[in-house]
Amino acid sequence: MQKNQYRGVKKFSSNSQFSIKKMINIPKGTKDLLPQISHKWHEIEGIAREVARVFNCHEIRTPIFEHTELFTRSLGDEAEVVSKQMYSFLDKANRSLTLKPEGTAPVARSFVENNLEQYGLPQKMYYISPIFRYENPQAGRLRQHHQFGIEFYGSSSPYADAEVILLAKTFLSKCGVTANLTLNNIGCAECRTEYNNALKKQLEKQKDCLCGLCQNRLNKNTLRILDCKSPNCKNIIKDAPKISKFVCECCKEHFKKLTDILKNEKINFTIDDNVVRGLDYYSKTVFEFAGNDGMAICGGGRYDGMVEELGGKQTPCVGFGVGIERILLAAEKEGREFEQKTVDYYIASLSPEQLDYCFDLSQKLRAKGISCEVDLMNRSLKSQLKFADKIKAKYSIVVGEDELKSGQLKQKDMRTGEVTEFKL
RNA sequence: GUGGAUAUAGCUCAGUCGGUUAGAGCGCCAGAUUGUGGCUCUGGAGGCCGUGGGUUCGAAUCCCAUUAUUCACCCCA
Repeated sequence: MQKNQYRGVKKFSSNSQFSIKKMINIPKGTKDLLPQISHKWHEIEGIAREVARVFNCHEIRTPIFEHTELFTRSLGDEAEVVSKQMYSFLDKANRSLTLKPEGTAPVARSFVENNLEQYGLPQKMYYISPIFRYENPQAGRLRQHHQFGIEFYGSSSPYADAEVILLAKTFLSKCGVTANLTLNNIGCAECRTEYNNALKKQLEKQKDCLCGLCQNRLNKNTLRILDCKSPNCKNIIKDAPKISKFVCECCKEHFKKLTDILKNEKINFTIDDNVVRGLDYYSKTVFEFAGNDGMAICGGGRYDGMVEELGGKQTPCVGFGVGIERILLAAEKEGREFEQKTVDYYIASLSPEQLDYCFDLSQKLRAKGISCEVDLMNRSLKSQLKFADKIKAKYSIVVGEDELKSGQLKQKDMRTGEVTEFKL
């Protein structure tokens, strides 16, 4: 926890012309990934890649920024992400660019631009990428966070939805996270318009009882009212028409099949009429995995209209995004432990005379793929061994005059204390 | 965008009613009859008390402003 912007910064002497105020601190809502914890990220990312591999998904990497228009078109102008949270800027040629505020639109852009359909459908892809949103930071919420995302292109089958959800579930449980799955069916473009109109009609009668925000949403983005947390609005929503009554037969069947598959695979879920993802591109299936504290860890769904919206052929898609920071928070809350970093050998020199030998030995070990460390700090033997203990070296070797003469080295198991002969 | 809390050593935090040279634990560095880590003991380094102003003989302490951090709402991952 960084409390003070100048913490950890060595102060300049008072007569220095450099003022401490000129020192730079990390931008709000961002975090350094420090060497002390990077192994946790490697483990999570390793799980992500492994789960993706098992589901035959391949990595796609898109740029960190895109043309702003990509997001305004695909996510919808009304989405909060677009209207208030984008990091947009003009480049030197006056192009409006935006740091990606979500992972799906860039993949869709790439799919269209590279005509990925030519390699056969379905295209099953994954990404691990930083995501930028101008948020007010708090626990599990940053301005730069990281997502592992999955995108299935080309299949309209409910089995694709199921596979995506199972992939997410597998990933979560391998990370040591238990989360509750909530599903909803928000219908396709046609039935949703119908529902939207009906909802609007109904809510307009009670407009004065809605909170200010929702009164605003009424015309712009009626569906978002379903997400409102204000007690008043919640009360009104209770009696509002349900999307399930409006979805067309095709969407209904799709959803029914999906839930049947999930039941078959013994996946627990609840259906919640009020789950409406914040982005306009979703259709039919939407889902969310949330921790017991209610924090959303993973969100996704189907977006059959997006590719077409970006000028490509009509291509059905399903996917999700999962926040890596939130995964780590949830996993550690559940007591998951991460494997600590260790080094195989620490080679200690009794005095500086043996340093050349130790250094050369370290290179020989490394050439064999064995990790090791020698003294780079001119420390005493005792301090070197203390250091070996601190970095959790598995074995230590002490090189003194005797060892140099005889050429015989001994290794000590740092955990058990057992001493055995060392052979290269 | 809205609201609350906090800011003292590298980290976690004490610091009384405003009063001398601002403390502890952990961490770091070094040492304990000189070739072996963890445990114990000893010593050391390390602070413009976030920043700026005000009140006062005197401010880490009281007041104001500011910045940063943090938590919650909104929304989301």
